[in-house]
Amino acid sequence: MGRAPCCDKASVKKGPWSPEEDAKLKAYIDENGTGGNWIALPQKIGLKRCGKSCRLRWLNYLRPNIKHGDFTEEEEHIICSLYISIGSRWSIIAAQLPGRTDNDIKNYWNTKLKKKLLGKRAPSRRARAAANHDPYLAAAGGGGGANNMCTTSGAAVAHNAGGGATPQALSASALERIQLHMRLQGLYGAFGDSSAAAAAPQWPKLEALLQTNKLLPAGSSLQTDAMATTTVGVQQQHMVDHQSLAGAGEAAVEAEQQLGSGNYMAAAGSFERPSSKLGFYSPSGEVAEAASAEMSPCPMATGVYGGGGGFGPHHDELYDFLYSKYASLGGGVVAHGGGHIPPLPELQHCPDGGAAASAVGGDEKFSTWTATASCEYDGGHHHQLQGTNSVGGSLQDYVLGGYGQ
DNA sequence: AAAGCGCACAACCGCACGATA
DNA sequence: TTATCGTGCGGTTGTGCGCTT
Repeated sequence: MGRAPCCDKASVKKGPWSPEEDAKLKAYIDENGTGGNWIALPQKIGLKRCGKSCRLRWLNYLRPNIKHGDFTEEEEHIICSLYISIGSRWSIIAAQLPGRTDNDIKNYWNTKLKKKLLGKRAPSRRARAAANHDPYLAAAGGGGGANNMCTTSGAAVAHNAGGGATPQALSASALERIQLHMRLQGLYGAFGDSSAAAAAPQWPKLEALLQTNKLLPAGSSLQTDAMATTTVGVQQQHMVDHQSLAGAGEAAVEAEQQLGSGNYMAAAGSFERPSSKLGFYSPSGEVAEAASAEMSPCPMATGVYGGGGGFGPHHDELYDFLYSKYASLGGGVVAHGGGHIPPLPELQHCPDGGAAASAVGGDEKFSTWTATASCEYDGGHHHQLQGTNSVGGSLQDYVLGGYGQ
């Protein structure tokens, strides 16, 4: 039994909004608010539109103080850092950029920033459509769809052996984050250390560090991804300078090549997923099991990431667990080169306590943190973007902050 | 000049979740 | 406890415009 449609699709108008429709909607909401019921709203004002469509139109276009186009370098910086930290949580990222909508940021990332940072070209829709109709390409890619990316440009690889979306499918978002992470680490190494080893990925080093220092005693609670990835995002910030925004350098390529050592996968095989529910946890991903057992036939999986082993299933979890470990080093994170990144204390002092619960308890979903991390933002003034709330402000400060702090 | 293509943006779709009856 | 509803979100698609061939 499927879910009832939110509206009668046969009678609603679709496509671009006319100025008259915009005026009707805006006038009504300006005067009466949304009334808490988007579904009923279009009927009230005589619009032949789906309630969801009205909501989207209002949030993304008609709402006051919306900025369009011309992202600043600072905004790019924030988007990049947060994307590495938390992935495609566009609404969260948007909360850090006053006046920007999640849709805007999502579009900007997909059309410009991703290419700028990763140096890749998204396959055109025509090309994708052609690939989907090509039996060979379709078979190789798992039947088409954006979750089945296997590009030849060194871009994200999300192999789906089953054909449809399966829990084993590697999240394209996670891979992009990994790749971006690597590229930026490479850049960092190139700029901050002349040795080639400096460009190597840090995660294996992290694991060794954790084990050496016994920083994860049995029974200790890990921070949530929200906390962890945010903190790591802070660290990543220091690798995301304007030079990196201008494009990935050769050092990044070198860093990727060094991954062929298998160092990363050797460490990954030993990871276990904590029992707590974490934000990015996929329902079926209990542990990072046999990570190297399922080799992706996609050339990129072995060509770049794994000379000795490709990414197997559950890398989203692996990625996040790595990060959660990374950020759980007591009072901060030992950064590359000996720097020390403080945690985000403000996150634990959100007035309603929600962030503290999610940060300390470690069993809240990321969406919970989403709401609490923007306390004022969400508290009865939904989608009234504010850059001045304490958490949002501090997060932005951290993202934009420097190593020396 | 016209077709092909890439790009940017707006809008839609479907799913997940929380609230509530 | 369960079903239903409304909402929010992320992914995807549609469309128009400009550039290239």
